[in-house]
Amino acid sequence: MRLSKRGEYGLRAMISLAEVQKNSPTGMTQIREIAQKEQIPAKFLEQILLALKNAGLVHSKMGVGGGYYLAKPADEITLGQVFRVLDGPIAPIRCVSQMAYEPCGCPDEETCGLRMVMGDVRNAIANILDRTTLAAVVERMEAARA
Amino acid sequence: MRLSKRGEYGLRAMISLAEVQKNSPTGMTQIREIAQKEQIPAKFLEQILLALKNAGLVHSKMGVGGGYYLAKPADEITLGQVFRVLDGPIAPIRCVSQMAYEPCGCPDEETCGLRMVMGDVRNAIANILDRTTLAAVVERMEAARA
DNA sequence: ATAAAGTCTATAATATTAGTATAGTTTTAT
DNA sequence: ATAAAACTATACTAATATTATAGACTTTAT
Repeated sequence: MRLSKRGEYGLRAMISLAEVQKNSPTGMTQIREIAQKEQIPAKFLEQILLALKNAGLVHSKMGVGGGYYLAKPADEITLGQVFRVLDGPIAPIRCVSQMAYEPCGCPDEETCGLRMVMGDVRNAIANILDRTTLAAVVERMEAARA
Repeated sequence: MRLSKRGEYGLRAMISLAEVQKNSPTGMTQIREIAQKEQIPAKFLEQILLALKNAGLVHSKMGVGGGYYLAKPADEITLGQVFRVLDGPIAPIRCVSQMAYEPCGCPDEETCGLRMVMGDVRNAIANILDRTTLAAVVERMEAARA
């Protein structure tokens, strides 16, 4: 049940951008700054941010003084959105996926025990990731620091 | 967040063995029977059952009329136990794992937002897998069939 | 014009997954 | 004795995913 590095780095970067949105007027940061702060290989982070950009979760500005910034207020972006862009469906098996359903091997899906339990797992994970916004994460971090 | 085929097959096989435990006097089944019923490559399943045997979750009997059977009553084996044998720790990132903790990249674990959320995710998954027994799964399947 | 910054594509290196194949050994009911 | 069944071990492959790295290109502030 692992989160890939791609997913981990992407989530860290987005949380970082949410902090910047809260604390700086432009809300803009360069790849290198994020890479350094979060200890992420810069070129790898570049690909990840590009994917997030193509998914419409961040915007960017080219050229001198450019950088990345969140496409929306941090309280309108959920971890689930970020996760799905980078790591695909949340469901442990495809036959319980909401976003990418595929039939699995069971003779009868309705009475498949594994499917029922994995459906519960999917919902439990989705309930957390889809209801937690970047803003909420930042708040929680600040609370922990206090 | 995917369950590997190894994990999927192993869980299916264990649920299958739990059904047999409930419905047959010996509770014993051969690899081939399970493989056929659950559509699992037999040689792959052999490896998986061996791993479960070495972990003490199933016992086996050699020779004619032999086979595999659960090492304990189905209500004393949880999906979490099976999962961990086959797919390793439940935690999405190692720094929130109970069974296989390792530090991650965060400068301060106590105030790392990602870590907090992934801790919640880990607990949500573990709460389901560690509290659901094979017997409970079988009951649920029977209820769905009725 | 230049340098800072993102864009895009390709490729490499490594690891994991999902098996398949081989080749036996051991146990046990009949 | 024989056949059925599990046990052990290895190792090989093929595909896929992961984790990057490299380099050429484009945009923009100054």
